[in-house]
Amino acid sequence: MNYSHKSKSRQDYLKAILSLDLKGVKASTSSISEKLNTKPASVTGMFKVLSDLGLIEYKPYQGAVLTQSGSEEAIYLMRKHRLWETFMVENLGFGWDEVHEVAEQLEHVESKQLVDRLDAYMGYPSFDPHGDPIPDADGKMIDRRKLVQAHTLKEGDVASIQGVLGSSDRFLKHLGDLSIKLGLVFKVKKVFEFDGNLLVEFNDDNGRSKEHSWSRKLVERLLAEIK
Amino acid sequence: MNYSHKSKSRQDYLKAILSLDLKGVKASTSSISEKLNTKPASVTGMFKVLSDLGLIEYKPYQGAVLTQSGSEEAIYLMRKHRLWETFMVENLGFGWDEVHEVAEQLEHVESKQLVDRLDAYMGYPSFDPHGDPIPDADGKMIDRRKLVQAHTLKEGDVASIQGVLGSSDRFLKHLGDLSIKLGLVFKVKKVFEFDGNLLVEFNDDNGRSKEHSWSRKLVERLLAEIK
DNA sequence: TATAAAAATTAGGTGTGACTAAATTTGCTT
DNA sequence: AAGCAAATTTAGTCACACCTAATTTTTATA
Repeated sequence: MNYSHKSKSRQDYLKAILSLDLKGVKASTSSISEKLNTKPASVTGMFKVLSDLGLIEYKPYQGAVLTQSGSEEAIYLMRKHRLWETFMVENLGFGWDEVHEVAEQLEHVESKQLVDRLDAYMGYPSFDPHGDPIPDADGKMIDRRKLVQAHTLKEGDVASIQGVLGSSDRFLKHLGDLSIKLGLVFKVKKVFEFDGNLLVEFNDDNGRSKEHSWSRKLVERLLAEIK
Repeated sequence: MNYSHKSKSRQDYLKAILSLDLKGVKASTSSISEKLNTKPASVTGMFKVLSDLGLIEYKPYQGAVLTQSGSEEAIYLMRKHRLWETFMVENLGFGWDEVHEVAEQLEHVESKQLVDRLDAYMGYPSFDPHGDPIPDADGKMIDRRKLVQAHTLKEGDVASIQGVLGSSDRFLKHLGDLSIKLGLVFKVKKVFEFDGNLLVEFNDDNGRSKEHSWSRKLVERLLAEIK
């Protein structure tokens, strides 16, 4: 009963529990065993270990629930997983469907510094290539359900940029060139039916009002929260 | 005796054997156990496994020698290790002396695609941040025999740093303190017979000419290419 | 060349995280 | 509410990679 913290296996269990939890499914012995390709008996054993470590609440026959500390660790693993996926797609040119397996391995590398620097290197992306939110260094993430892609906005809408889809160098540079940054509040003045462009109005860094035309291709990648 | 290939442990042994081999040291039970912080008895056990897998030649009491396939795997691990170190220094802004531990973990990630794309992403570097050659996708690396230890240089020689011998934290930090980095071009102004020091002239990061005295102990570890 | 010291191996054990098979608990159905 | 099926837990193994202690082999030296 004197376990050293952090093993690949234990981390996989925490992730699996979080993943089911986010889908609203109870982390039962069988549901976890299915997700991890193990047998239910193995799960029971691991639930006891994780419970002793204070990472889950576990009562026999009642499944597992992450504790605060278990939840933090699971979210940190999710952060690493999604950052690596983003890196592989945006920087290394992988397809979004090719990166999961490798990210499963990379997420087990232990180095807070590495993760944070990778995050910074990519410009602190909010969403991974599958559109799932990436937890920040404090474990917070954007609720995608409150956001819409900007091309769905209508004339008169006032909204703020809360995330972007993709983080390639070219895309990020383009955002910079257009003074588009996280939190930017803008108003949709016009939606052009011809090419799907948006005419928007916002205040730049110096507080001066500006009118820009954002391309359809661009606004499809902007995630906005309607005010 | 029905081992599945590739485990972190087995890979660590292969790497350790290669590493000693490159230093001209025999891969004995005790030398390996020292390198891997295990006991000699454990090494004997693993030598049998690696031998059964055809990765080393092993005769009791005579140490281990890599086979062709063991050597290829060890070199591939070295390639991964050095590429990740290079990535961390060149792209993520880590110091030379901060990356070894993390690269030890990253090198165990299994994905040939990932490695090759990372290599391409960095422009196929030939040397890692410590000056050690990075094997290419075919396991070939640049021959360091074209380089000389800097203490063999003579007055008037102009040379560039192409590598360093050793990679202890203390040594690498010292190099950083003296602004000695890969590719640095310098001219030998004087060789002091008294203590073997070299008086050298070079341009620092800001393009300012500097004159430094490098100790004998230091220059023995610098690999230079004479211009 | 005999022998002591050093190095390596063998024998037997441990912890982790899987497994199978058997026993128990839960919960559904009538 | 009883009984049965499904889910879960318990009990007992196994492989891996490590360990210690005891034994054997090599080597260095007197």
